[in-house]
Amino acid sequence: MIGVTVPDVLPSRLDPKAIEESLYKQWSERGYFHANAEDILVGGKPPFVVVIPPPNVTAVLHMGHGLNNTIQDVLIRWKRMQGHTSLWVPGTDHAGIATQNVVERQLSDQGVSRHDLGREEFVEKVWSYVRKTGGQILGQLKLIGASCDWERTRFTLDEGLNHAVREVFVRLYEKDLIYRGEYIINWCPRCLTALSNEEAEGKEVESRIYHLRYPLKEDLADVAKIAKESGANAIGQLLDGRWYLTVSTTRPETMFGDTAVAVNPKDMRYSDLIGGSVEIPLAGRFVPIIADDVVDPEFGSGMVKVTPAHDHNDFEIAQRSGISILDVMTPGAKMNENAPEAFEGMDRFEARKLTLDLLEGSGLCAGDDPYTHSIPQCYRCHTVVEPRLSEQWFVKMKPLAEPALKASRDGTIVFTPEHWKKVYENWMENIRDWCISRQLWWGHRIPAWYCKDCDKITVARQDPDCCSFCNSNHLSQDPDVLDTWFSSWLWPFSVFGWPEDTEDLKTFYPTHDMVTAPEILFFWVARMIMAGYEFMGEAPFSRVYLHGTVRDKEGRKMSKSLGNGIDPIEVVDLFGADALRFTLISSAGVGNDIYLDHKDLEASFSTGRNFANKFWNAGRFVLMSLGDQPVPSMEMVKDNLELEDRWILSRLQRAVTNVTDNLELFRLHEVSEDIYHFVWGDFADWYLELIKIRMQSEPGDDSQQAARGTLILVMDGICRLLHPLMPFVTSELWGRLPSPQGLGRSEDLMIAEWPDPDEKFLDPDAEKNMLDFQELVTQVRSLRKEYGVSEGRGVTVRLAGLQEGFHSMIKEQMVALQRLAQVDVCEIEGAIEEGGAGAHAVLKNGAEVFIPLEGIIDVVHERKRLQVEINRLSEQMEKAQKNLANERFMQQAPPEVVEREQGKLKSFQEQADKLTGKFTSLAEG
RNA sequence: GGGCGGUUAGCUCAGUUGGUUCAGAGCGCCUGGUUUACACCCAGGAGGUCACAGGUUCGAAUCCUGUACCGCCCA
Repeated sequence: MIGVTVPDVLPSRLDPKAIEESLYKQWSERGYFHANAEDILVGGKPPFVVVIPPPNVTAVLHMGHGLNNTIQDVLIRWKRMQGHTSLWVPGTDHAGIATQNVVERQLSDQGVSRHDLGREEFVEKVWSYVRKTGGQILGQLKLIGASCDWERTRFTLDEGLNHAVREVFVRLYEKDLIYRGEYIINWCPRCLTALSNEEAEGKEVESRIYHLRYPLKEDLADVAKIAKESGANAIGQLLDGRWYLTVSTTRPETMFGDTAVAVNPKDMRYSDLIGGSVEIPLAGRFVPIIADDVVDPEFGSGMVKVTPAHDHNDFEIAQRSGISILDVMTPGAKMNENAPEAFEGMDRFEARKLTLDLLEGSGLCAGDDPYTHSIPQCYRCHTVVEPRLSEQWFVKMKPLAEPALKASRDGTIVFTPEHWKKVYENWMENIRDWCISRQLWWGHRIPAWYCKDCDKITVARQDPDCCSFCNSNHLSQDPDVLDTWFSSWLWPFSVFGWPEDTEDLKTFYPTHDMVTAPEILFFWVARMIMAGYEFMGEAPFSRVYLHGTVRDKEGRKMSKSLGNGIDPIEVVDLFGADALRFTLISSAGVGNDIYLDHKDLEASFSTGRNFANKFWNAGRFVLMSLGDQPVPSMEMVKDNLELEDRWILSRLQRAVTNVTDNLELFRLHEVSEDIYHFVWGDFADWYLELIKIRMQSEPGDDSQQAARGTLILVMDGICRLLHPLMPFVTSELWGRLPSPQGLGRSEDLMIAEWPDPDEKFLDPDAEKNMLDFQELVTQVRSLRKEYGVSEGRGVTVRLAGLQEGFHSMIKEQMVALQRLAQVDVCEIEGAIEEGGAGAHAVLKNGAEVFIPLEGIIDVVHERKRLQVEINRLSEQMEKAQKNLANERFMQQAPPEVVEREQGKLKSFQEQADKLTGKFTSLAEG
């Protein structure tokens, strides 16, 4: 750099665009992202492995991904620097419904349906769409600095994973853990497929509950009359003399599927009606009145209509009581031929209106009430889910849940934040079977074949030519595909080649940390744990970190439909990846949601941008200070260190300890805070300011050399500590940093060694002295401000009552004090005259500070100021006195607490006395 | 209905084992500033009954109980 100055090379504002792309390319070319199994197998440190929560192959990066992947990258980069072979496996998920929907929409723009194309051609269309646009999100991850092993990129529908899925299906089927049956499931009438319970998301809706009158069969008239008289007010008499009972429902249109009316067997009001029949109006059918424990006597009239084909609870009632099941809707949720003719072909919501109209017309509607309840919606298209009777494939979950539950209970798997443990266990304890078949074309085809001759099912690893029971070759494969999560639950081992017993699998399974959002705790995390135990005999990871959700300023989740999202790539473009990463990490307290303003990106990301720039400029200053002369090693200068050198080295050790400890605990927000304060506060505000004078001295001066040796050591440490959070700016500066004389270093910061705290640099004395010095500087600055002494103007400072150590320290730091607090003269010998016109203060260590301000000082103001300070101290004294006067405190509190309290009291007393002295002398003066 | 959380400065939050001059940080706000790294900066300042009520304790923002309000998940 001879002849070229730092400002010529490095602009005063960090330009992320100028550095990010080439750095990423360099890391990639040097192969730092790739992990080899052999490195471990030949005796390396234990690996550190994370598998990415695979985003949808059609997805584009949103802020949630930004946060999720930044966290993973921070952990991976940190562990890599610690010397672990660190592997972060990237990939995407085929997202059955979502992807199929996208392609279907495109086709429908051309007026074509998937059925026009036929299955094979349609699937080919989806593949070509995925090949063309899919995986875009992985490219975007590179822009935010993600250090994934791209050579291992996987897709949940690639050949290897397909193999794994099929193996799993067959194994579970052979163990009777997969079965096929006709049950009531969640059905999306728009997507025309079954959904799992997790995919039917409940949404609170304010709707109405309707009270319907079902006429009783004539032979119940007497019973009804008695019941009515004894207070059963759900029973009444119509104008035509018929008796009726009242049932309450939010879905009147389903009455055509009613096959019973149920009451609680303990509900005495209606017990005589049990066994009788009631008429379904408009349908003209009679159904029985039955008893079932599940009916809540307190709910509505205490009588409920039972619609087994269209309600989960009612289906269970039917299973218990054996009543018939009547499906009254088409797959598209239109009324079918089992409904009265006038309704056939009518949409369910229209049918609801018509039903109510007709019932009202015949006096069979007893009114309605407002009612808030949760209505399940399709998680992909938000269509109201229709519970539907249908033949589907299920996984029996209870046996799989057992080890997964145990793993949480015994701490094999630890959740952060902790409370998710309970949520997880609660779900596991109440686990229900998993509906895994989907009526889609895009996905893993179910490996089951039906024999036309013997009706048996052949489930096989290889596509069979003939029925394994009767050898017939009249086989047809199940047309359905598997739930996408049925492939993603295998992710932590399928990516390593399972079911083959590969080197990778042996080396990298189990993985370590799983970082994801709580939304998919059940969908994915819980199921991965079950699969891990079932197929690998071991948990897939040991720690689960569930981070918060990114929201807008109003607290709404960012979403495409609300238009309140922030594009992370736009943020990278504007402010750089480091700014994005740092802002996200520092906004995300453990498990907390993040609030960002999508209308003001600058305000949202200034934290990261400003910090990156601050660090950049600190780096420029360091480079300028070091210049092109050789930089001494610490060994060479260790005897010439000044107070601030010893202080910053000691502070660095504390930063190293704090950062590392907080990384261990997923406390990334605190990691960012630790570094922020160390860099901006200790390093830039104090250390760099303090060494400026020394840097201007004669080259070769011992003190200057000591500063240079310290500077490079600290800067190097900061680069390392900060690298996981802000990989680009740290690498750029570190790459320009010279090596201290005689010392080598690694070829890149990304693989440089993570610092360990070095005890020999811990220096409590230096920290204490520096703290005193900082207090003095701050106090002088504050007093100057108080009396409006302009920045350019120097003042005289008189100090008195200095303890020995403080006295000698101030003597040494005289120049620094003069510079930092703009002091012309500082007198430390002698006393401070009573009643002098000036500003007074007392430091915590008892030293008196006086700034003569003849002509400027306002005595009234000064007295008021002192009074406030004296009052504050008195309050503190009172507290301490109270404690010390308490016998039980003296006896029971630990000695060091008592001691501390005594020390406090003494110090307060001393300060207060001195200030009171000033106060009085001012009054007299 | 069942479960899990939350309530600390104008905003967003930290406060780990109950005790450090414990009531903190960032942002925002106010005042001043062309100090040769940085105005994406520097210096100073104002601002809180730690939701409420009890309890445990020598000592509570922190532990316990209850209340109010808010949120999330499951049925």
